[in-house]
Amino acid sequence: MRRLAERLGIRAPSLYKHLPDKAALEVAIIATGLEDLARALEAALGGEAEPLPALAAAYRAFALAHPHLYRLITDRPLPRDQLPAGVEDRAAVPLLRAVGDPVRARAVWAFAHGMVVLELARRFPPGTDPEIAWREGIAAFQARATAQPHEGPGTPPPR
Amino acid sequence: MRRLAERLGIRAPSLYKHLPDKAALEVAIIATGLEDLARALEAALGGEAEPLPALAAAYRAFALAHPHLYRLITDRPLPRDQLPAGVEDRAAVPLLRAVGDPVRARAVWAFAHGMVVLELARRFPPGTDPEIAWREGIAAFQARATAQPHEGPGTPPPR
DNA sequence: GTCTATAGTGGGATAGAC
DNA sequence: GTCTATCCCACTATAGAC
Repeated sequence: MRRLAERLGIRAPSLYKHLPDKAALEVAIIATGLEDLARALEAALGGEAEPLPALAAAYRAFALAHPHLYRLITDRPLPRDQLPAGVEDRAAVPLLRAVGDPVRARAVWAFAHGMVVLELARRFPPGTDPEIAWREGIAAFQARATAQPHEGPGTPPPR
Repeated sequence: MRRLAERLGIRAPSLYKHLPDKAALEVAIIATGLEDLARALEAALGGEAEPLPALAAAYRAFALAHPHLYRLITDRPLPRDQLPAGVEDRAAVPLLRAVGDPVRARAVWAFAHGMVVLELARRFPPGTDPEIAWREGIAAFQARATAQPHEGPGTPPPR
């Protein structure tokens, strides 16, 4: 809160004339962050012959470009009751479209999240290129989608 | 540090007669934690017909049983220069054995880490059963291993 | 090896004047 | 809507007596 006030050119206590508390600020940031992520994924999906690699690249780019925002969005339970309706779903739809099945979407999301979070934490061994592991994981899920197509619509979205 | 001292029945400052600082304590905890994880994975691998599901179950169980330890081990760069030689590799070997290839091992690890971390953060939507997504991801990587066996030894281990 | 006392940092948030 | 002054709290760590 103090650093935010400094950036705004006011003193920290003045923030509380605009916001009830820090939590409210976080909810607002999460909401716009999810919308930005949704837009990035929608753009990546647009008319791609290979939707999964495109989505993965967009997801990774978003996380690496906004690491703190990404952790804010993923490190804790979503404040779902205080979020605008549909934002969570909107961010999840592109991947659901790409893989067809909500369970598979959840699995792919977990892979992507794991990759991103391990890269952000610089937790891979020195000299490791995340790109190769990304390709391996995507290939595994793509092959699975070909071998076992989903049953059809009517199932709830992931996330 | 204060809570630790309380658990030990001494005052917090007395800790510093035994330890240089908090970082040294963390290194020690990470080292034994990695050893415990390695042992758990080795036990799960022992003579299993389906090594990947067994490893996944052991990995998840370890993380859920020791959430703070798990985050300490995975949330930041490993203090590799202060860790006993070989601990990181030892924890990585069971998965490498199971999937054959270090790149694939990294991808499977990212999937498992993503699943565990999203579950610990209670970040999946309410009512979601992680178990189903675990099975989906494992199946994808198992199918990939059957379709594309690795090239052979001589490549460095993952993590 | 333990203690008390304390330094120092960094947080979120309130009271009340203007 | 801004400010100053302050109050909390939590935390790591040091100084120095015993």
